[in-house]
Amino acid sequence: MTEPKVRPQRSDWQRNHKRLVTVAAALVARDGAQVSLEEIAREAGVGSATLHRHFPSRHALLEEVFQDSVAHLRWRAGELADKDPRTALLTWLEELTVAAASTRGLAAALDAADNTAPYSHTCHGIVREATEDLMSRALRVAAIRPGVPPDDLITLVQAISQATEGDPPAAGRLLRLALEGIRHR
Amino acid sequence: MTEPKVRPQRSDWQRNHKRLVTVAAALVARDGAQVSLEEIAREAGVGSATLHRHFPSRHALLEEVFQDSVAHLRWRAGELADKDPRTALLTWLEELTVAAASTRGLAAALDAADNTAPYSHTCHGIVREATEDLMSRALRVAAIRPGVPPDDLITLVQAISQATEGDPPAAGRLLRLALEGIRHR
DNA sequence: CTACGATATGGGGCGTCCCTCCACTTTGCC
DNA sequence: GGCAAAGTGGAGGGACGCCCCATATCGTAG
Repeated sequence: MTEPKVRPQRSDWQRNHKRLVTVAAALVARDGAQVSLEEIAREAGVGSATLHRHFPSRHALLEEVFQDSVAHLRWRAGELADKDPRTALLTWLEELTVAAASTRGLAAALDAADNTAPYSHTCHGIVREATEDLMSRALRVAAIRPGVPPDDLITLVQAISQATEGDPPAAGRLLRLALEGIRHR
Repeated sequence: MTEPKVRPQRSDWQRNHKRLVTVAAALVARDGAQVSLEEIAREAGVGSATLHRHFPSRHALLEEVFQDSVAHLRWRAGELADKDPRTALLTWLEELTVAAASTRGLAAALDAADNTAPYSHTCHGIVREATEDLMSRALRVAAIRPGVPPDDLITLVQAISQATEGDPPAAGRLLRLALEGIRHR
């Protein structure tokens, strides 16, 4: 179940796959999620058909490019789970938002999109899982008000990080504003 | 000062200009802000060069397409100014957000972008003005906490409406979440 | 080590897009 | 009615995403 692959891919397939992901990571970091797919193929020394065969959509490529980053964020959520639930959730959300605003393309990779892959292996799915986890802990000690759908919170984070891509301080400010509200206390 | 035009445009210029804006409004409403400019020109019965001559960028076109919608929103802000400042601000922000999420392309038109036009005539500038107005009233009666930059609030609205384009209820939910915060009271 | 079938590749072609050039037409004024 | 200025549009350059299919490469079985 963790390895339902019927057959391991050929060596040249693996080589090209790795090259594509590596090059894509570099170019997305430089130019953002909208970088030309043809340029990625060119830079990787591969025909454009090969790129499209390996990744049926731009999103599928981004998904793999940011797999590690998201895994690290997920791990960080687990680490925070020891702390006070309110702080844990707020810290996690802020770190997530700032990371997504600092790392070009990451915000786009977090889109729910039309995922064919098993949900829990997508960037969006992993982040959602972590958020739900920390939210339920915070809810249990009444650190946050009930009735907030996790998906809304994630959409909010995604919206903010996409709007502030390239300006991490702004991302942090906007997230804190959204979490604190605007009311006078 | 309201009419610094040196020379009134020729009649065919005006005719084409109007046609372009009208057609663009229809196609943007149907396909979103990313609609093909060539298709707009084709549908309007003009060469693509004419479109580019009238509107140096996609944003400039959107700017004019949504001029009326934004003017109406601005007027609405003035109308709300009579009410209780807190309610006025919250109502305005929600109406703005929902409108931007309901009207395809409007969220994109609200981008600050690289505006060459006088700031107060752009969609972004008009909305900013209205928001600042209502915010300062709310601040005066301590209905909102101080230290929130108007631009942050506008960016937030813009981010939410772009992320929820086509789903107005979600837009409303996300905005209220962001204005109320997540804390338990 | 060789031969062979399955697997994978890539160049090139198609349709689309944005944008600009320039020969041409339309307009408005004398 | 004629003429300069203003405006037009179609063609074409450069780039892109995506797909087809003739070719090359890989892994294995003999």
